[in-house]
Amino acid sequence: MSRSTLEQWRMFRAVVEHGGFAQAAEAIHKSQSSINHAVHKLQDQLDLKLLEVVGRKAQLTAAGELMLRRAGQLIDQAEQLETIAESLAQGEEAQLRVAIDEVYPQHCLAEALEQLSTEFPYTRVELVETVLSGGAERLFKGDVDLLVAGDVPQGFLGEALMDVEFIAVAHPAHALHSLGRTLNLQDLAAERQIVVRDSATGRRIDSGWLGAEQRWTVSHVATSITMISRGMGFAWLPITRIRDELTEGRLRELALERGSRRQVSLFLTYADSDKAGPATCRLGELLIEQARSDLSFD
Amino acid sequence: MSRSTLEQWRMFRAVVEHGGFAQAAEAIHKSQSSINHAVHKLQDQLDLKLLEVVGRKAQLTAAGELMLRRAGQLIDQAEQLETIAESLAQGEEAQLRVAIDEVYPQHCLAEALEQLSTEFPYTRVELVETVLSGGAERLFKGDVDLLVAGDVPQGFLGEALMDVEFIAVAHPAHALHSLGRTLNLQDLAAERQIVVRDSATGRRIDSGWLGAEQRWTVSHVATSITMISRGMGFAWLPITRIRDELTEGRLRELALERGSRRQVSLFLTYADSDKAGPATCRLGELLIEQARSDLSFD
DNA sequence: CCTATTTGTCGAAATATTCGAACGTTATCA
DNA sequence: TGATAACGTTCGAATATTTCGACAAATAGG
Repeated sequence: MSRSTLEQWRMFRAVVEHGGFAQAAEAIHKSQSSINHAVHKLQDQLDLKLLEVVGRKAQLTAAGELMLRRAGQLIDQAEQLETIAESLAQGEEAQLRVAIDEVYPQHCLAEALEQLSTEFPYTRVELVETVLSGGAERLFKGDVDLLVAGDVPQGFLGEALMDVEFIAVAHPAHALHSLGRTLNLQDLAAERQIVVRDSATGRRIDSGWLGAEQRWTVSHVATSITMISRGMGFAWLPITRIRDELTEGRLRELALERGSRRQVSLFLTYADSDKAGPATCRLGELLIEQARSDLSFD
Repeated sequence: MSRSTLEQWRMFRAVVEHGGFAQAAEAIHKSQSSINHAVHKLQDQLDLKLLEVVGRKAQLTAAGELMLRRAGQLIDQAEQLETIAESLAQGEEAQLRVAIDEVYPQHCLAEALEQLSTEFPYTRVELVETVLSGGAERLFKGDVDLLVAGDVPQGFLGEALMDVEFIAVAHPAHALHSLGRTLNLQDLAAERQIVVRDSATGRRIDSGWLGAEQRWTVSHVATSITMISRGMGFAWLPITRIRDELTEGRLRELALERGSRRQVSLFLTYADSDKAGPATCRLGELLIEQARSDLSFD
């Protein structure tokens, strides 16, 4: 195998781009003979004529033209590699791990991540969607750099992000809607409630009223929404996640005597706000920004 | 800018892949200290720790992991570059220029080119679709390596490829079809004929009978087919190109007293059969092969 | 505490790169 | 036709880089 060098390809390209060995030498700040030596050595190694001298100018051969295009890609990629290294050297994170409660509005998350990816194209983000204490657990274990959850874990300093309203809903055709009156707890207790499992402990969420006789437990808010939309029960769901279902009539708010709506606050917590890199900080900013601008509908 | 070397990246990868400086040295056939020196120099240049020594083993850092993936691509691309060079050095053509008469069945051409591209993925083919003497002219000028046309140019040695039948057709609703009898030359002379211009001279095709009063001249067979299919006249068209139109009823053969069908032979000619590279030869074979197997329908 | 294994360091030798200067060829212009 | 300028090529010497072997330092496992 021939083991050609990036530098050789660079010189080869320079010769073609600047139209000659002399001009290339000028542009690259090397002597003509260096360029000459390198390119000829490259040709010898490959056993392939890349350039041919016609008159007193060097011209690409057909093979040279083909190789140049490929070599160009190679050189570009190499330079890109060093650019990435530079970013990383300046402290940008290679990867960024975030745990986000499923209650956080997904379009806000998407917006924030998209913006992040334009500013930090090389940091790869690992997203963990959690429910309740699941995120806190990962923060304790040092598995994530950033957490968005319903509370701030012990010993950490969190920042209030937004309030998410939960409302009790069921499918419009559900029995609870056909009673024609405001509902009390006994009415609810007769129907099936669908609750979301805590992603850490695997236990049911026991905060708030849970007096229903029948109860199904699912792992994801999305699953719950799907089930309720199909008339399989009722639940308190985050308004941020069921906007479409409400407007399109797949879900309707239950008329409860009280407790129809509940407020839950989301907090942003850094695993280590001192050592957080620029991408981590930026994502924190973006998540806050998005949360603020999301107040438009609720 | 840091100007890292392919060799440095190769060594870095080797260390990771073989699980240590020592093992890498073994695998790469270099001394440990060379590897050590190169990798450390790379890290110094990038100002970025790629490996960290925990205990007595070298482990990838997060940044190192990211860089390794990119570097792997770089190395692979470099090796591919040299593979291509090797192919080229062994005589494979960087580009292959072919002139093919539009009469040659397009699906045969497509098949042949597809097969060629799997066997010679790096030769780029330049296709010129010609009509009559257009291809010959390009052969004389040395513009193409291979020619498929209706005759073999003076001084070249061609090989018979296939016979293509031209039939006189018009749209089913065309006046010529409503006469209800076999047609004679006077009938045709009263209608508009659509002929294809020679792509070299720019003159009309004057071979065969051309007694029509009205005459339109177009540059491509495809244009002619489109026009005839819309009832704009009649023409002799290669049966290989109008199979669909005939079966789907957009074209119907004219009932002529005589001369309704004409045979044209296609020949394959090499610009220089001695100096023809492997890809050129192979394409020739494929074109013949395809022509042979295409006899199924006519 | 000792040993085997592995990474890190140092100086010397081998190798590769770079440069300037001289040389040969080719195009341009008078 | 001949002078001249623009190039590519060649050569030897200076310089930089890579490689190696030997040894030091660190560490896991007995």
